[in-house]
Amino acid sequence: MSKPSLPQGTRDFNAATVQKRQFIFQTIRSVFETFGFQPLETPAMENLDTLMGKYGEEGDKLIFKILNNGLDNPAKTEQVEAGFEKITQGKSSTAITERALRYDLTIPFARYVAMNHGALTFPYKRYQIQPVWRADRPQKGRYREFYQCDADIVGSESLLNEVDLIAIYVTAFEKLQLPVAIKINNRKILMGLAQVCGGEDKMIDLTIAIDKLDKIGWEKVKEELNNKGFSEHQQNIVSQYLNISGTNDEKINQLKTLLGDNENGQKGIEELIFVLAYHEATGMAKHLVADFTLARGLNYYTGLIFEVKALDAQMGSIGGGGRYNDLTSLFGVPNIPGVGISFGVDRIYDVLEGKQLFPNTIESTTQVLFFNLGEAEAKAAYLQMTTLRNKKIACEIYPEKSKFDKQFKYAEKKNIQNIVIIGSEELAQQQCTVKNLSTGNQSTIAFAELANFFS
RNA sequence: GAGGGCGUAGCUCAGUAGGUUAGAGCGACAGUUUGUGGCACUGUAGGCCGUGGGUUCGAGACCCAUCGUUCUCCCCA
Repeated sequence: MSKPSLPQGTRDFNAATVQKRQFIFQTIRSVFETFGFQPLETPAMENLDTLMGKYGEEGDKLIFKILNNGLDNPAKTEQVEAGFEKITQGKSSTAITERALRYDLTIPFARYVAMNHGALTFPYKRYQIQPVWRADRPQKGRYREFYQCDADIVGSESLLNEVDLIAIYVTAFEKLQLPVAIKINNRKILMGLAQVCGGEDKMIDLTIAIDKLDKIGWEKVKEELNNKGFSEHQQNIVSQYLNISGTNDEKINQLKTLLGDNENGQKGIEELIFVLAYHEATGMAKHLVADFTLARGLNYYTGLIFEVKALDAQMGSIGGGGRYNDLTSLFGVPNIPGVGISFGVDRIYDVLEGKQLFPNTIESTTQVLFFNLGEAEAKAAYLQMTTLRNKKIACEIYPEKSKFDKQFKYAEKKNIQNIVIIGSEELAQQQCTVKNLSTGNQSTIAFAELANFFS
């Protein structure tokens, strides 16, 4: 064993970082609770078959699998070797691994709802703030262990839920003082486009190509469409679709014309208009951007979809979500529609830190340091400190009798504002010397008055 | 899965075209200063130059491999 190290893509968080992260968590949690959501926690690990096949082929590869215990049991050698054979062929085997780390919060939530739907009150509104793990290759804004903060509503088809979730985004990011754009689209609009040009079986090919527009440009998208068998006429429609621009209203009008009387398309547009109109009234619409190129990878989305982008920041999306009609049917319980959103705390942290938007009040620390100047002195100091602690004043005593120099430096490094000196003279007088380190002001306070002095 | 950058002291990095004993700043520790910090000065500790192989009289430097890290693409929060 040489130098200690961390697994790839994981991090330690020091005091300052934890406090800033807590600030984000608390902000989001309080918004969730204000909107009537209740907490849920699920285990770090799930059965592998709960997770497999839910995130697409790519997603399956990124699930962290947990090696079974007892593989060295001689009675199981044959099964284990057969299982290992399957693994080397890229399949999974319960003989080798039957559990895996949580990949997101939505699927465990769906599993929970499927298991407990008899006991839940619908519409069920839950929030969940927990880490998830992905065996992705780490890079900027991408980690192997990161937190998600999810809010979902299941058991209601009302668009009022979508309206509410958008309001959560707006409220939370305003409290974090982070300027964002919330992009909205509707899977039904994408479905409508697919039907208008080429049939719905090509919807996935189409959305993947569209999603790449701002990265690879129209020429390459056209090339990809060509390869997937879209005709010149169909490519023309896609081109018009992607060229839609202007204000939200202008975009919607252009889209209406383009999709004509396609049923899915019109329904999708209606839903979008409903949500936008609602937030015209709340004043939150200024953060909303209709973006018909927004696709979102996860296939379970069926209605409105959202993605949050921090303005003026080199960072992927910091939140996303959408409506899914029937997620729990994956676990044998059909007909529970839902809609949810997620916040990516680690990316939000990176953006806030990069733009220096954290308030400087959030780093809390010890308020008072008692100097240690000897056995009897320390004992007296300890009693005074206990009194202050009972008044909820954060304080500590330097554990060793040391030179002033050292104790002062300790206070400085921990950014402790006040020191209390109780030496032999003070002890005899039943008083102490209190010094404020930032102003340099010093005063003599009787023991009995000390608590009042700080409160 | 594909492709780049970088690994030298606790940290940030120098180290010229291969050439004696491996360098700086910051930090740590000690002293100047045994009841008043931040400053200053002085001193001390701390390095298998990521690892393994190769080229060479000679490698921190060049070549190969490997591990780690970081960034980009894919995909995502």
